[in-house]
Amino acid sequence: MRREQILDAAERVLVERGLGAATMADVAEAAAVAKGTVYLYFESKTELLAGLRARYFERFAAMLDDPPDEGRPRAGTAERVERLVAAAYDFARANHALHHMLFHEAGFGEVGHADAFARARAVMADLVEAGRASGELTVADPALAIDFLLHGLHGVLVEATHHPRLPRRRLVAGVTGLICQALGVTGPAAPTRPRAPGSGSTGRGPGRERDRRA
Amino acid sequence: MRREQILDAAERVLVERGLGAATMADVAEAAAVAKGTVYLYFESKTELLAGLRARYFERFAAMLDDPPDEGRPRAGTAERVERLVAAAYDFARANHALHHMLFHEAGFGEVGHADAFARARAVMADLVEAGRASGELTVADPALAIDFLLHGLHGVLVEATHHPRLPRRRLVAGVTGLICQALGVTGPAAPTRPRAPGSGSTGRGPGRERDRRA
Amino acid sequence: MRREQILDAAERVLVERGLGAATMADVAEAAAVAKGTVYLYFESKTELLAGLRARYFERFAAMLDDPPDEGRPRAGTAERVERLVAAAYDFARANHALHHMLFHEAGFGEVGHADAFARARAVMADLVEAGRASGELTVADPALAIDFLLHGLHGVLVEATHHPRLPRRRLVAGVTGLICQALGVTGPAAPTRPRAPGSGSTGRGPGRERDRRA
Amino acid sequence: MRREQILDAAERVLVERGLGAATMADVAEAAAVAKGTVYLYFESKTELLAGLRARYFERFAAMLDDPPDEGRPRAGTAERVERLVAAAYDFARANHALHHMLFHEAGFGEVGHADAFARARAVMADLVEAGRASGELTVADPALAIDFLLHGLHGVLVEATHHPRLPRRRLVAGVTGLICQALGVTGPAAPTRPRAPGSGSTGRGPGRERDRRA
DNA sequence: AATGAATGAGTATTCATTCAT
DNA sequence: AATGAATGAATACTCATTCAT
Repeated sequence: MRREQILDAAERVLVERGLGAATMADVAEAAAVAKGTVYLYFESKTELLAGLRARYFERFAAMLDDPPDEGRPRAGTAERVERLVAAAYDFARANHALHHMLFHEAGFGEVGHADAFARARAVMADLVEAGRASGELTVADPALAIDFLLHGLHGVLVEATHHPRLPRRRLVAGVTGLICQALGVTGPAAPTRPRAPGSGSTGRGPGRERDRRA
Repeated sequence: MRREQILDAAERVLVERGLGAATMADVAEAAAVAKGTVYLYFESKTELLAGLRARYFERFAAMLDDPPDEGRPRAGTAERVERLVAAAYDFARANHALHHMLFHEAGFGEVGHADAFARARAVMADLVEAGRASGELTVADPALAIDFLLHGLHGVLVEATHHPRLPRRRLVAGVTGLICQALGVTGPAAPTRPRAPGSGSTGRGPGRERDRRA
Repeated sequence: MRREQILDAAERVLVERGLGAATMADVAEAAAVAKGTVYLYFESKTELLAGLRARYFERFAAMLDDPPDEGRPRAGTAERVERLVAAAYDFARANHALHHMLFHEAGFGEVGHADAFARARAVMADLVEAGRASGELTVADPALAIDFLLHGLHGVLVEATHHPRLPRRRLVAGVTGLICQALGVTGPAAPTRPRAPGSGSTGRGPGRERDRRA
Repeated sequence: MRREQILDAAERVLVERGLGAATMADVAEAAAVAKGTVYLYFESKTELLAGLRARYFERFAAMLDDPPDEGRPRAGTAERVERLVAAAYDFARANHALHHMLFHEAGFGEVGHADAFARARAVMADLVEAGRASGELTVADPALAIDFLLHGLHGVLVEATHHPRLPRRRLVAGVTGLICQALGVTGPAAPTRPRAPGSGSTGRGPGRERDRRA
């Protein structure tokens, strides 16, 4: 409760003032508690930042967990990738300023950054693992692929958040396509229906799904 | 001359002391010039860091420019990707500590980081463009793909530099494969010369798929 | 308490080291507190100086407030002017070094200088107002006269403090005369009770002139 | 020539940037010479400032010297005072910013300030001496009076330059009156026409002149 | 649990001045 | 006479952190 109150305040202050300019005093004031109290819940400014990052990813993960429960049997990997990308995009956009402060401005080596990243990695890992299990994709080194794709996605979102260049649709479709191709995603019924080589534009992981249904 | 002398010193000091701990005074002393002189060539510590990053990428680009002149007709895209990845890997390894300081510890938002990245982006862009021209690959949005792959590569290298996990061969092969698949690389004469699965260079998964289906 | 402690230390340091040479660290050390503590009570060195000037005038004003309570009916304007001049002189002499640092060495534009002056202006204004009310003096533009006389007095004291040239008596008498003449002071009951030339308090030159001619 | 060129540049820079912010480099650049050259003509920044102040008063003195040559026999003291005040006022207004920088912002103790003041003191001294010689005024201690009046005038002008409050006419008349009364100025024909005590508003030095002519 | 007064280490940056050319 | 690259001393100010109450 107090903890959340402080994190909320920290979030506000961080976005308003910027990473370096935000002081612990600012946070305390915004949270309407004394400076010492902040230190009762977070050992240091670094820890506070880590808490913020952790919460960011927790919220992100929570956001991802909800839709799947919709009841549908099981989405194909391509669809799940698209959902992930779209969700990541939406989340990044919705948390524009915070995302920027937390991940663009701060060093990657910051405590908590890596840990927070782990959360996202788990989501991606889960997705890849499921795909491999169902035979929808093939990757030589999953861990490597996960790292690669995660950073690719992250990088693109950082850029997009910073200097928007593409409409949501295009960006989501494009990144989904890149990820699916990199992972060699074939779709849930891939073995049954081989595809013609180079049959069109990239980023049609989802597109493919649609095609199949058509 | 003076500029290089200062950059050299900064590089040394940075690696020894760490990003935050390295003071301008340290740099000046290491360069055997007065503090003011450092400021004569770099307006601020941030600028100095930016200078370091720029030089890092310039050197990397210079390293890449050499091999192509070897006289061989023209390498295929897949081969060029592999070379790029290998070169990036080797360069990151060779500059381990510096690379870490410059790109892992520092915030991405640091002045010069983005600009420095531009150099690398150009290399990748060139590669993609050549591939498209020769029909070896297909991408819907080249700019997006370049961003994505660059960040993916960069991220993997940062991780690998930080906690080596895979042997060079495996990492290079793995990343090359991911990039080639994402780009839909088919090889210079893909239709003419189908490759046996797993034969030779990794990462032409998509090619394989197509081959199989063909 | 802390504030006074710091002001006391600042006063000492300022007089010892000089305006520019005195550092905030010196002040902190002299006050036996940490540097940060000084900044807790004064936002900047400039503010600290302003605090010193304000206190200077407050003490001066306090000094002036005492004598009047002596019970005597009401001193005439001329006498009050003389008292003011004498008090200002004595105070400037007693605080020689500080006065010099605060008002001679520092720029007039310094924050607090003008505000501090306000205190002195009020004293002079009070005196002029009382004189006008009792018909003892006539001034076209009181505010202008106050400014003029205040600066005249201040300037003379600064000079006198810096290079003493005249004995106290002469200086006080001289300045009192100048002020009274400028204000056209005639004495409390001037018309009724002509004063013999040179009788008593100095500085009723104009009155004298007139008297003589009358 | 070079000297004037540098002083001109310094004047510009000082007014634009402010006293503390103006650097020797700025001055050199504005004068289109190298930094070293500035030091060829002025030993230090302090000296440069002193040069500026000296020139300021020289110009002021030059301005005062011109009118008298108009041919009229000899102006009365009151008239000369009025002219001095008016000239000082006009000059202060015309050089508003420079005057402020040179005399309001800088410490009084600055080298050159006192010397520069000497120039003004000489003008005032000359005026007082002439008045005494012609019997138009009476002062006990001329040196003291000069100091007093000079500071009074200076102070009023500084205030007026900083926060204009009175129209020129009023200010000049008011200050002239104060000075004349303080000096006991009677007018060139004072002995002939005695004035009634307290006969009206202050500041009628000039007024008196008019009366005479009427 | 909460407070907030006190701490004090830590450093980038400026700029007047010099002097070899 | 002029230059301008090089110098390096010098300091105000911040703010994360602590701890007595």
